[in-house]
Amino acid sequence: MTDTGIFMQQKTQQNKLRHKKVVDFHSVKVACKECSLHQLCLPRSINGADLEKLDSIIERKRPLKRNEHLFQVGASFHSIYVVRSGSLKTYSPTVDGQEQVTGFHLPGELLGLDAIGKGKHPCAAKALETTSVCEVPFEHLEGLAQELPTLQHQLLRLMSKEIFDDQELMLLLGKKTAEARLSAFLLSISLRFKQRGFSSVEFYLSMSRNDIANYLGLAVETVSRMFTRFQEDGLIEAERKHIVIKDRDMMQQIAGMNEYCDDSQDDQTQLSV
Amino acid sequence: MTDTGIFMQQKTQQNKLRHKKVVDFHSVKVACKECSLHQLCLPRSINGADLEKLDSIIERKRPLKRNEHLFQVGASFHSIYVVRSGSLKTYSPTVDGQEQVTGFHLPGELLGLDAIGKGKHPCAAKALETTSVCEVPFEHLEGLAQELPTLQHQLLRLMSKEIFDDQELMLLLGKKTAEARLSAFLLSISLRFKQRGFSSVEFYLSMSRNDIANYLGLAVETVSRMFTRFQEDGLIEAERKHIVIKDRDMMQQIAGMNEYCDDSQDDQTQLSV
DNA sequence: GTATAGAATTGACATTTATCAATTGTTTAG
DNA sequence: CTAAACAATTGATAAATGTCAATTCTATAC
Repeated sequence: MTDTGIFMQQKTQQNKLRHKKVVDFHSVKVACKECSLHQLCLPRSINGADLEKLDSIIERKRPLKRNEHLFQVGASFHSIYVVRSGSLKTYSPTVDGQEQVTGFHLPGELLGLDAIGKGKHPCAAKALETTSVCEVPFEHLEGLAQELPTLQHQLLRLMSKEIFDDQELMLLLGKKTAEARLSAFLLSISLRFKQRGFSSVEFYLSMSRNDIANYLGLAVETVSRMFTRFQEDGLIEAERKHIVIKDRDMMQQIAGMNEYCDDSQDDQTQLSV
Repeated sequence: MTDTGIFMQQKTQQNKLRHKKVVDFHSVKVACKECSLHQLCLPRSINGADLEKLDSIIERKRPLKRNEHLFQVGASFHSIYVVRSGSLKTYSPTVDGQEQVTGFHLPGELLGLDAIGKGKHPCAAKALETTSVCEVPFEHLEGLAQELPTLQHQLLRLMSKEIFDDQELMLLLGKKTAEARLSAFLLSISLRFKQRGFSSVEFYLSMSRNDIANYLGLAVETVSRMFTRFQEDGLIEAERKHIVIKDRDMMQQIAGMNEYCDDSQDDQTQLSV
């Protein structure tokens, strides 16, 4: 069992939905309209013939294995990517040869938007588990967005969301204590799972403690201690990468958040035009 | 002299350029093609008749006085804004009634891109000094971008740049010590001045130490001590808001940066298509 | 299965930064 | 010009987090 990562549940679910199809991982070709991430992705609010146009420019690549790179730092920018299943981290090298994790990317989320401006990827993307993505050649996408107002709109919306999310995170990293950071991180992951139709209470983290610590600007040891403390305080149950949220309210208090991880209304705004 | 803020120099320059015009602040109406920020702004790489179309949808509002709001938190989103002169800060309220500064905005920079997704401004924007902005109604802009490929491209580029910049900052806030943060902050401001044609060595900071500390996730006292130490070490000269960079190389080392504030090549990528 | 490498946890200690308090300097309103 | 409010600095102390080191646990290769 090499693949106990985040999306075990999803795979099960997908198998259930189309159990008659033989999934050939070497030539995956699932149309956008059949994709379960439809609502979170570019095709949202595109219909019929237009969707087929979009579909035609999208390439589905063979799945990445754990630790394989989707792109490297400095690679020239051609496409943006949408995670279909699995998960990735993005990271930048720092002067002292370390890496700095800049984000985790779950199904339905876009990668590479930060590369449009300079035409080069400022960070690398590496799979945290077996992961498949859709590749969307950017020139084609731009051309298509030129024809399809709803696609242009959706593209701008998704980029705006990215900006918004980054600022929420900055807010987090800027001010909070270690426990606030970890709490907000877990709630954020929880919310993102919920938006994708998974349990927001119980889930697997595909990233290591090291990656989490790096991402949150903390030492691994601090993160580890916080996990321990959260369990002692009955906020979560954690066994390795398997997490259960026990006291969401308390965690929100600790995270000190206004609406970052409010799961009630966010879905609404998420899915409305 | 109520206006010793950042852009004293710019105003002087602008006056020089069109000293025969009477500047009526209550009905400022300078066409995009005459604007000194042309190259940094939306009209970049748009020409002739197209530029006039863009020009026609842009509203120039009366200048904001210090501490006036451009928009409040939660205000519904209609327009994005471009800073023409002066500067603003954006900030979000936190649970405990504090505010968290999320960014500073200099001439040529856009505000409001984070509001597109949800249709509401997630942060407030307040003028740090006398400040004038161009208002660009978003629906019009979207419509125009639909017609003009270069405008769509520039809009996507600017949003990408915003994402990129935010990630750079996250990188900073996530990992670094107090001195690295402040150093990187000063270098960032310096670079942004340079890109706008001002001195990158000597400039005025329009924001208070408090705002800087808040932005960087530090206590005011820590920021103050760092300013003192930087002066003792001969890295900068600082008298209140007036800053002179003395040892840029050393500051870059302290900031621990790869290319965030590298002023040599960045201008290039900034101005090329 | 067993050995080995890597990940996660825990403890002791050092360092950094926040907090509290007092002081000085600067801008604003009358 | 003067007083009052605000902003910035400095010092002393406490709290949080990082670092170093040892140990336990887990996954992988043989």
